[in-house]
Amino acid sequence: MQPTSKAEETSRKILDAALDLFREAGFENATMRDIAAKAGVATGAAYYYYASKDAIVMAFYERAWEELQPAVETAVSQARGLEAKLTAAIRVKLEYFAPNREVLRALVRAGADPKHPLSPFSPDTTAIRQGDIAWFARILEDGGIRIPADLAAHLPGALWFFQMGVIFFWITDESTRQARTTRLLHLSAKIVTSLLRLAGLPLTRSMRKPIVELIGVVKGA
Amino acid sequence: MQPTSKAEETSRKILDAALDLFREAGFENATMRDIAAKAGVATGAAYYYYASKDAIVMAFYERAWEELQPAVETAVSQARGLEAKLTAAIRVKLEYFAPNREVLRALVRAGADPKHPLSPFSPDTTAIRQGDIAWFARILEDGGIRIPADLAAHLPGALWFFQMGVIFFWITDESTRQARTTRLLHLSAKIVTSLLRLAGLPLTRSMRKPIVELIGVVKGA
DNA sequence: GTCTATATCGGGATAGAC
DNA sequence: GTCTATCCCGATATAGAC
Repeated sequence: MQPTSKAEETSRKILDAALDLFREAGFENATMRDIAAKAGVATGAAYYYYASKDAIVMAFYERAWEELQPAVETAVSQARGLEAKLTAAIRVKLEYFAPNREVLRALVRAGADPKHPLSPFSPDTTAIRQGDIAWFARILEDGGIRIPADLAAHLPGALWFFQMGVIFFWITDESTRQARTTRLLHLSAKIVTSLLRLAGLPLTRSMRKPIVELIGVVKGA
Repeated sequence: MQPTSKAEETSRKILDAALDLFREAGFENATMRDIAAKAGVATGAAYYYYASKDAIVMAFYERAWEELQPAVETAVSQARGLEAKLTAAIRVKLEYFAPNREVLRALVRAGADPKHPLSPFSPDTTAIRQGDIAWFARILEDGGIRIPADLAAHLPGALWFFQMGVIFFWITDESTRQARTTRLLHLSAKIVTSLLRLAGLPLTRSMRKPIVELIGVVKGA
């Protein structure tokens, strides 16, 4: 194994110390001083590697996304049918982030400010967002439900939005082991799937135009 | 007019100064020291009336809700049909809060933490939330669409949730005069109305159970 | 009860020495 | 690259004026 440069090692040490502290003491209670102390460096050194506490969250977010890819691949491949694939893909993420719900909460809070770099909607997180949307595109392709052409292009983005909703619910869910979120995920995946099935019927033709437009408004700046 | 006590006047002065500063300098940039200075009182006095910066936001929220009631009443009474009433009720709120979008943003951010007193979902804001839900119940009654019995009880809460979604979009909407939100509101109100019309048809009977359950999960502790 | 003035603390962030 | 010293701000506390 190639010896990691001292810089890489230090930044890694700081990130690990931060995540430990977030888990032990909570995100808000973990101060930069504590994090630096735990990592064995001075406060200024921590700021040398991470411009802010939020930047640590961002680093965690990016690392997490990379680490998650194989598990998502497995979940999406093995589950049968759109409903199951959708549930599995989101489930995998919730399980991964379970020990760090508080950190994810910081991300979601940032979502209220579109200019905040940590916002899931911001330009800084585009790569991760696009990667996620690509998964939903794949799920729709393999899900075995015929999607009307006018909707097809926009649906992956809409499902990503759906995922954000589930994640928001999850970080605010105080039930034991987030049991409510488990039920919410199953029920809402069932409903989404049913709605997609309905979408092909003539009955819903009058709704299709506003829905396509709505998705356009949400996505298009 | 009864002379307001000095205390009322001072607390009002502080609240007004805070709102001015939020508008001028942004919510984050406005410090308690600045607010107190602008109100012409000492920092300690500001804390005497408002335990925290958040408490000022809460006071604003409560005052706003009271001031909004007549306008909502007018909007709901005058608009014809469910779609129009729904749009009008939400529109009125957005217009009222337009000069203070940043303050509302603080409220929405708090929503990511269920225990935060400012959260729209918290016990501290129950009165306001219930008041809003009552408006949506009224809108459903007067809207002229027959609602299946199993759904009826839960729908006002679901519409309140819908409103929260619109507000979230609005606070993150940077388009000129929030034009995107205007389109979003119209389109989504149309879709919601169409869905409610569909809800009475036999076709959707299989979806009704999971939907009712889903609403139960979201509302139920 | 309604304030002023001031001191103090904790924590995020930064500047500049080394 | 790393550390020390420092700044700013939210928040708390306190002593005392009126």
